Amino acid sequence: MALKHAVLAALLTGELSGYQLAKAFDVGVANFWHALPQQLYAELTCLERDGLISGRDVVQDTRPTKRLFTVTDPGHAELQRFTEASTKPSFMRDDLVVMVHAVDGVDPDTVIAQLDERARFAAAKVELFDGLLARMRGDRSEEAFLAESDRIGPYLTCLRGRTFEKENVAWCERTAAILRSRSTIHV
Amino acid sequence: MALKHAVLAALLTGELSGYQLAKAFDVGVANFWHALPQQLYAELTCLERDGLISGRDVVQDTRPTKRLFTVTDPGHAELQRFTEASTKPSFMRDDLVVMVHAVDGVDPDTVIAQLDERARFAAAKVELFDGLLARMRGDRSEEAFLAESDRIGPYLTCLRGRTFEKENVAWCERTAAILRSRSTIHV
DNA sequence: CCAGCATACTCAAGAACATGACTAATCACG
DNA sequence: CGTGATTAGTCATGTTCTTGAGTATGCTGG
Repeated sequence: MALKHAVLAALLTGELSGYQLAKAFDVGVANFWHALPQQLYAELTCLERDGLISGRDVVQDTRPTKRLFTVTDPGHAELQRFTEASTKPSFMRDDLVVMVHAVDGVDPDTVIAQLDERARFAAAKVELFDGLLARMRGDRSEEAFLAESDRIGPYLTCLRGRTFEKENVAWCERTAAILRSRSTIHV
Repeated sequence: MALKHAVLAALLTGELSGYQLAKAFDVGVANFWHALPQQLYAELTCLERDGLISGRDVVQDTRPTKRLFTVTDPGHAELQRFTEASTKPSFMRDDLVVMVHAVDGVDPDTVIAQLDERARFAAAKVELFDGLLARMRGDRSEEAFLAESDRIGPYLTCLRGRTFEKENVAWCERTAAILRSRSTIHV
């Protein structure tokens, strides 16, 4: 149900093709939702069938023909209805957290290795988000941008993603440190 | 695939019934995974069939007979295998974030109301986590507990959950404040 | 005394999500 | 000159998760 609205929200930025959307929803820039291309193409088909978006074919001489989508008026209304509905609280669903929960029953070194890897990955995402944020606000300060711009949604969600990944790095590093100090003492 | 391991990890704490697990995996204490009772009962059936857990019936005079489960040796081995496998990075999947992403296309007041509600909810979860953490470490300091105890997995995952909800509160409040100041200026 | 909540669990069905394989053209690199 | 990456998408299958309903007992508040 929510991928639908995630796609509509993404299309507010402007006309996009399924392929461009797929890139945006893939690892990295998925600062507010994640989905694979197959799901997106299927969702776009449904959304167009329901009249919430409209697509137009763009023939390119050097690339395959693509289909660009824009949100229609019924689409905007649907988004409004969506924001009025009650949200279900989001939950953490992360393999790594399950591993840490089980750390007392398995080899801690394995978990430490996973934590190190995740810390690196999360740090890379922080960098990525920093870059995205800088590009969005341009030469303006964050305050100025957030006060003036008429498209701040993506910036705000990107901020949330950046903090999330920063906290991920901090937690992974601290947890790994704790596990390391325990294994040296206990041996 | 991961619910399986989440259940195994949860059972490391001790013998639990499906119903107790369901409580733990429900809203609130789901500090490392979330699942509904139906899924859990189904998963427990599979896990027992595969020999990863073993259950025993406990007849109660005042309550219905319940079935308590413990992790078997093959279950422990499966958990070890799980921690050795590579994790897929976790993504945010949150209706509220989608709403904020779409905020430029809908009525901001609706989104502000959602942010306020979520901030309250997240604050309540922070309280809950604080309580859980205090109960786990007892009269010891956090440092002492993490250095000495032989069951720290749940504490570590709880710490992650607490930070996550704290950041949720901060982000919701800041985002709502930004949206509020914009609507007063623009009108 | 009975309505409602807590314990303890089951069944069925559908929506959402993931996995893997496939087409087909262009461009850049060595 | 051909190998691999990029653009642009489709099809099929399977797993996982959610929704909704249903069973049965006992304890607790008004």
